[in-house]
Amino acid sequence: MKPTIYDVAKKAGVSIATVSKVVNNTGRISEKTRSRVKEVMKEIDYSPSSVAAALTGKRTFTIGVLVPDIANPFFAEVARALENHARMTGYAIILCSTDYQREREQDYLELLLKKQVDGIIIATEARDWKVFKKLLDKNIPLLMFSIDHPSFSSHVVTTDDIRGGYLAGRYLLDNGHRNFAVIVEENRESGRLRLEGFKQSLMDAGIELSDSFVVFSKSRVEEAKKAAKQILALNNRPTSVFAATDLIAAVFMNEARKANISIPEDISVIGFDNTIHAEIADPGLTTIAQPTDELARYAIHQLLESIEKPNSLPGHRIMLAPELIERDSVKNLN
Amino acid sequence: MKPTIYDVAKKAGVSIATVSKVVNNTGRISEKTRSRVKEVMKEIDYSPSSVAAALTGKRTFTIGVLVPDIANPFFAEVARALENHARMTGYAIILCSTDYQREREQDYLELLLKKQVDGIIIATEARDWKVFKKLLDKNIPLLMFSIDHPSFSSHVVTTDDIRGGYLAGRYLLDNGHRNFAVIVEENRESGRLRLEGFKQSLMDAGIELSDSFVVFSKSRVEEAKKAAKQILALNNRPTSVFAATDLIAAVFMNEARKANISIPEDISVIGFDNTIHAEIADPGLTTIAQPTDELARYAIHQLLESIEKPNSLPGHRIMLAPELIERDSVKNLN
DNA sequence: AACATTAAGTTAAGCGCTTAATCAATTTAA
DNA sequence: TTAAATTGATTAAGCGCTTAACTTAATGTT
Repeated sequence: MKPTIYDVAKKAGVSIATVSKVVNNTGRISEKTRSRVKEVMKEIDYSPSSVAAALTGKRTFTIGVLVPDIANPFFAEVARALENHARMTGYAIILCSTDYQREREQDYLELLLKKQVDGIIIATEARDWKVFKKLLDKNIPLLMFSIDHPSFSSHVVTTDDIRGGYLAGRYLLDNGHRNFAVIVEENRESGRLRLEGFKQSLMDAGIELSDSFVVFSKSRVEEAKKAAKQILALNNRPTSVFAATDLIAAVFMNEARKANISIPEDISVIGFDNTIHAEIADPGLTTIAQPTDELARYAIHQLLESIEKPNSLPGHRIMLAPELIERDSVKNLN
Repeated sequence: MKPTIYDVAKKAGVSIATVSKVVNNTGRISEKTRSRVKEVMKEIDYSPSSVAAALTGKRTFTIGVLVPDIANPFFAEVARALENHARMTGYAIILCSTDYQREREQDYLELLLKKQVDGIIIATEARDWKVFKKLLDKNIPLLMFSIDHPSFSSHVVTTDDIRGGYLAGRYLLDNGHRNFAVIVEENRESGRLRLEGFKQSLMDAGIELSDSFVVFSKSRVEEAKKAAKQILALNNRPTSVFAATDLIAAVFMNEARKANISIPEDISVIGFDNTIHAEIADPGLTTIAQPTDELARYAIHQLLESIEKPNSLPGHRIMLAPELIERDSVKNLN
């Protein structure tokens, strides 16, 4: 059997309270006893049960992370960054891929509730916001990562998508482009915002983006191919394409190549996210980088704060600026 | 405060034992009381604490998954598959990226011990096997996923890497290739085995692979580039390259293109893993697919079995056959 | 009718830990 | 020298749940 606090106490000739105190560095303990106890712990290889500790009303030191799909490189990187920052502060992460399914969303939330996680980070566009509102009512610290919902007053940490779109547009303009197409990620608020920012930049330059140059796609290979073909088939082909995610951009580049359209010679491409796809693409994909690591840092920080001081201030919105990563997929027309 | 079993019991006018029984579907309860209790649970929105349940000696219904880096697409897919199968059986997953660092390995194992996870899946080549052996001594169900270690007698679920390498070689041979180069993943047993299988297939055809055509690399963009260049600089260039991972293969393809070497016209490429990189590459990358989902299914199944019947049979080794996925990166020379 | 079964609950102990309250032994203050 | 304060440790209650053992009432058996 796994040794318990009693085993340590008995062997060290002290009470379990004393052991608890040396484990947690609380209360008054003489140096002598402390070292004695520590010695015994080593000796019998004692490892305190955080399950029992959690029951005593303390934290579980666990947070749930809901992503749509961990197999998507962007979310994998997000999860990785969150995991890192959580670990630094002693927290573990329970991974939940919702697959954009309402059922899984609910199932996982129920699980997290039962497990008494100390907080939940939501990085998936919810299917059913009601369920999440319920969580707020229950006073579970919540944080929205990289997503946003107007009617929701929890903490939010996200990339400034509008600004990201603007950045992309501005960059293409600066490089002399005047004809654009956009592949927007369907059904996602962030996709909408990126488009909005992009349009804004064009407007500032007195250019209007016609609807026929905006096509929708999910961030999946098959759908991205369709979207790419659609754009390549346009009779007055644009000189540049802004893709809502690197994956879509990468697929577009391949389709273009297959159609004997060279990048960036014939058409320039700019992506979003700065995932491994951008790095691996040929030519290297110029893209808008989300500050994943920093987002994660803020997210964990903010969440821990609302764990530590419950019902303190209402939801902050932290919006970090994206950054343009210049590679070789955009041609300078000037 | 979160409602407890007492609140339900009081409101339903029964003892907490009764409530516990309806929650767990154990013991004898009349239909009448059962529905009454269920009603009350709904009413006050009761969700049993699995923390408390775990303390009573039952499971925590949590398993730890150690991967080197969740941001690596292969492991992301592995994690995803494991998560799915775990969830189906009621288990949650704690995500642990070790980053190949001994310190993180130990840190995470300690965490998992404290958290009393019911079992651990190790999908990372360990830095220090001693630590893992210790776990075995403690009777923590352990399972090695996609890795292997001769001196280790836990359960193992892995792809048959030798066979995978053999398949790749066989396929190239069948397509008329006689000159090969291999990019092997450094320091990984699986890499070694893939090479071994590959060599074996050549041997069966009476061909020997000279060492100068074997280069080593990690599965990272920068290193893969170097390896690719090294091969492209060979004076008697091979007609085909077997890359240890899809990422390496994809990078090789890009480097080749940059050097004006067309694929598969001038040189054929075959990868390993069948990750998104293979799908996205242009031309589509022919590769050896690991049966990720099936591996995950077996892994979870096997692990749960040793959780349910502790110290039952010693470590099984389940080795699933990889499969060749034909795309367009290999030219038929016949 | 007398007893054995069975069905439906209840009681109470215990899981491994934290912590407020308490106590005994020293040390300090006056 | 005696009271007050400090230090170092112990006691015991309780966290929310499970479960073996027990009770009570209703049924069944001969």
